[in-house]
Amino acid sequence: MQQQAFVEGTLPLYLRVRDQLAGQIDKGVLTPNTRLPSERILAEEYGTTRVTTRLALAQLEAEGKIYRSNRRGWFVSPPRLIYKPTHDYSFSDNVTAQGRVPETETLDVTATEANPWLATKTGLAVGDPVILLRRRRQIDGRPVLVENIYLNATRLPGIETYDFNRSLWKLLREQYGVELKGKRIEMYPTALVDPQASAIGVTAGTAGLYVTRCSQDGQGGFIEFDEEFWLHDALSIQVEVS
Amino acid sequence: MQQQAFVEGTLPLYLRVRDQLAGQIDKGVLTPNTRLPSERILAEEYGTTRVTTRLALAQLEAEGKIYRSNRRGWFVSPPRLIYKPTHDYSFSDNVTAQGRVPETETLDVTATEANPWLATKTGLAVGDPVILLRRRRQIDGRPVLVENIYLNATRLPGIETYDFNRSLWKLLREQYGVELKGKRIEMYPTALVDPQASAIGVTAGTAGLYVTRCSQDGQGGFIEFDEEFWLHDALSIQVEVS
DNA sequence: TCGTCAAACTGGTCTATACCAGATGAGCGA
DNA sequence: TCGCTCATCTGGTATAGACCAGTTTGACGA
Repeated sequence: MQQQAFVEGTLPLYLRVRDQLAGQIDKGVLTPNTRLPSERILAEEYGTTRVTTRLALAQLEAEGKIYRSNRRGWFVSPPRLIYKPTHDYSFSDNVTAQGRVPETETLDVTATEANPWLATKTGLAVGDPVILLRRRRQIDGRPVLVENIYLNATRLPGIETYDFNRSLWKLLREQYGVELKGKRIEMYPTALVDPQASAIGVTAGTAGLYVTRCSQDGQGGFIEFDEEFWLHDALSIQVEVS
Repeated sequence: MQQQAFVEGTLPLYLRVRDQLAGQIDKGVLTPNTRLPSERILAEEYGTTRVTTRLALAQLEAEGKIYRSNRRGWFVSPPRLIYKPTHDYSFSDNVTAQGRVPETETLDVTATEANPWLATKTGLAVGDPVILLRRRRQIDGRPVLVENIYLNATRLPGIETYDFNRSLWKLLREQYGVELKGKRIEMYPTALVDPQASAIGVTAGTAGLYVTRCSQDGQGGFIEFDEEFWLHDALSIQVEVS
């Protein structure tokens, strides 16, 4: 029942456990995507309880050093994907170029109309027809984001009939002759909650990054509005301006 | 000792508590910067324990809806500051323009030299002289970021003698005739750990956003490298490109 | 009136334990 | 050989209680 958190110059126990594990990851003893020992075993190794061990694991998760797979265990995070939202239209090419394996799944495609929120984001009028496309994307077999894409149905007639598991950017260019020009990007860190958390297969409250991107063609006409929900440890964003 | 987590169609208790509190925030019953009832009181209100209550609070914190002030309590988060890293050089002007009150504190100024890490980021040679400036910045009295600024000491002689509590951008322009042009920005979500966590006054592991910005003058010469550690709920980033 | 100081209160850390629900794999049967 | 079943393993949720270390506040004394 006794605890001894602040012996002179000593960190709390859960931070010492964090540092031990972090050291093993940094030194390469534990490599990306390897599983950590189970919480019960770690607790025993460090002479503590599961609750305290989970505090340490939560720290490492928040730092992006480890991630969890529902009821399967904790794993060492792979390197972050470098993502340039102002450049990259093709997720697949970007992932491949970094030596990783991409995968895209279309979850559903729905014809709907712009609600007030979407109207203010895009410049459409409330009620204008849009196609909502929901996709999940993976890197090396791990789902890292889900996205909602709102397409200007007036500008892109018949787009719902195409295959969305390939690059949307190439589809727009080849089938509609559209070159995306102006982009307005907005992003902030937040937790993933349902339904996005379930779609990615993580527990509600997992740290994430919310990114929206509004794209127009050369004439300033609205083409697509993209809403992305990323796992927070999966990406590093780069922007260059001159 | 009995629990009843998954009564048909029912969320786990800690998520129900989260939703209750979130509802009060969204409806405006709880307004920005007001304190929530203490954990012990919330636990009693919802007929549960502190541990479970803290799970609910941690969820809301991860979503950016509430924040904690060390041993003072939990508070409703104010709106995020809109931050345009490609535009804004002046934190103060930006904060003021959004109706908030900025404050900047210089923590310390050190003459040092470029280490290998900094050299690769800036293009300097290892050993080149730099001035390291550490600052803390607040919005409405709440510290929201600390930053390490590495200044090219060769390019900006005597810069360590100026007052750094004002806009660095204005200082560079007025005293050195420097107009920042090229910028390379990199950012990713991660946890704040010591020493940054202590400097902001939050517990280690609090969610944050790490932002670096490398600025050059019109001729491509390195001017400053800025490393910012933000609280994750304090900002929303916007980037526009054409 | 005003400053001081201790009690009360807050979150921070930790133990010990229990049961639930999904993932996994070994072994059995067709 | 190939499924299928079920025990076992994993993390997920939850209770009950304890002590620690800053913050706040209010009573008291100068």
